[in-house]
Amino acid sequence: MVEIRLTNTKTRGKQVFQPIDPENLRIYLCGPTVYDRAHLGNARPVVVIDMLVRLLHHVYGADRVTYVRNFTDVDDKINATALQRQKAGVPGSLEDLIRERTAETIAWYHADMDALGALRPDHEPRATDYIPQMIAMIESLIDGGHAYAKDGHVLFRVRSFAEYGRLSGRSVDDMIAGARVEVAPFKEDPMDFVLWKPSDAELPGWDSPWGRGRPGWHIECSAMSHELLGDSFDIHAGGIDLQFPHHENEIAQSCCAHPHGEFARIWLHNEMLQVEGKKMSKSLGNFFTVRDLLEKRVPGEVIRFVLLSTHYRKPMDWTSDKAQTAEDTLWDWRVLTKGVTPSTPDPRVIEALADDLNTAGAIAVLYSLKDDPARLLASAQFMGLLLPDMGDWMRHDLGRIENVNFSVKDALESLTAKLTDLRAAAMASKDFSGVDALKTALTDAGVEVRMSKTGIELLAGPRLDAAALGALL
RNA sequence: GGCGGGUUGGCGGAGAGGUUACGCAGCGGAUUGCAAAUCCGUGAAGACCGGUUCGAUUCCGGUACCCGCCUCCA
Repeated sequence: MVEIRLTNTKTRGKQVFQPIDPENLRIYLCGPTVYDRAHLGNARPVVVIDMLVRLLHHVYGADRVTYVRNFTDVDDKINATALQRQKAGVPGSLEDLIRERTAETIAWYHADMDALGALRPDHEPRATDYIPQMIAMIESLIDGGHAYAKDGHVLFRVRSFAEYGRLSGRSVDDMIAGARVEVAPFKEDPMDFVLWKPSDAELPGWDSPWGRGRPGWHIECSAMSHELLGDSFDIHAGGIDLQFPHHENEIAQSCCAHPHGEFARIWLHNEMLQVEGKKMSKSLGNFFTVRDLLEKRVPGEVIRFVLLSTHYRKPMDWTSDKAQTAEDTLWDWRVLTKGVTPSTPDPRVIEALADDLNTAGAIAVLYSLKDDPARLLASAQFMGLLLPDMGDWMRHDLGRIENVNFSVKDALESLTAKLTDLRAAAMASKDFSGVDALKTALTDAGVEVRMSKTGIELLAGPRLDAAALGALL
């Protein structure tokens, strides 16, 4: 059996992955807060964990892996949108309206992640479907002395959990000294965090022992992972920015509510994504969603390739140059493997992936398989690349041409004939200027020109320019 | 201030204490009317300063610079 090694944030080192139960592997990924389209940074953990899940499927069997990724559908921005709609006259309670709003964004999320070739998780729980479980967990925390109710709020008593700060390497005292914590009159200690907070009439709320209110951030993941995966599960993943406070607080809640479990055994954190060397932010103008890229005709497969070309524990820089190189590579591979039946994945690819998800190393192996297209195809497909239903982008440019009322196939045939005639004439006259002009124009239009003694071949490239090609007819 | 990540050849980006990463680009050759594609060959690296070692880009310590988190942002 393939030995999988993973870097565990909790122990700060790479370790051999030992399932708690090889018959039932359990993995939880912190999913999106569904207030809007997913940005590119949201896609990184999804693609990384998709790669891990595919590997686990291969090693242990797909039916022995349970993959959970939640939707957090309680959030101030969602609430604001719901309230706005209600005030605009849309019928229904605020709870109904946030449900409608998040149903929209969840559908977008699915479409976008599907485009990246990410497998759907086995469970995609929505926070608002687990309010009773959250309330029950909060009650048990109060009973155990780990939480207290005050003024309609319920807070987690950080000092009651000696391990608090261990995951992120912080101490409670240091953090208070850092003085960036919210001080509120209802807190016993500045580091205590909210489990439940009251809602007024303009906020969605659910009945609870502490009055009508809504859950704080963090508790939803503890409640849902427990409900679906139990006291202990194998892997918990997410972006490194969630390490503190989100994951630290999850650990505190879950371990105090279920002291006999170990919660998550391995914590996987991916590093952040940057754009052209800078943090992606709206103020810098380099913020974009996955959908923005797809609409700019950057294929989902290309996005996936770029995301996998940097190791997940390193900062990843998205550049348009990388996207273009990736597109060229995938184009070549798709041409090379056209009509080929996949054989079996190269063991070196699996070995690289098993070594702490070395996706960049695995891609390097793919490059070495040019002479064995069947194995290249199988290996790439193992990584969620070169799959049949992700290849539509190769026809995007052809589609554009069809809009210009001719088919690319006919156009290239007729231009091949034209170029052949021109060359034959030039061979006789020794004046090649006409041939060169057409050849240059074709190249500029994104067509690969192959001339040999046996004939001329024109091949559409990844960046075929429809209008330019049409002008040559 | 606290915590964490990064720094590899022109660019991107891995592994390994000593033997070619790899890709793109470049250069030389074959081929071509000239190119392209293809094939063959090839130069080029590990921020800085110390330490351990027979030997470090790889381990340890420090410095510099960049980035992130500590603000419901993956």
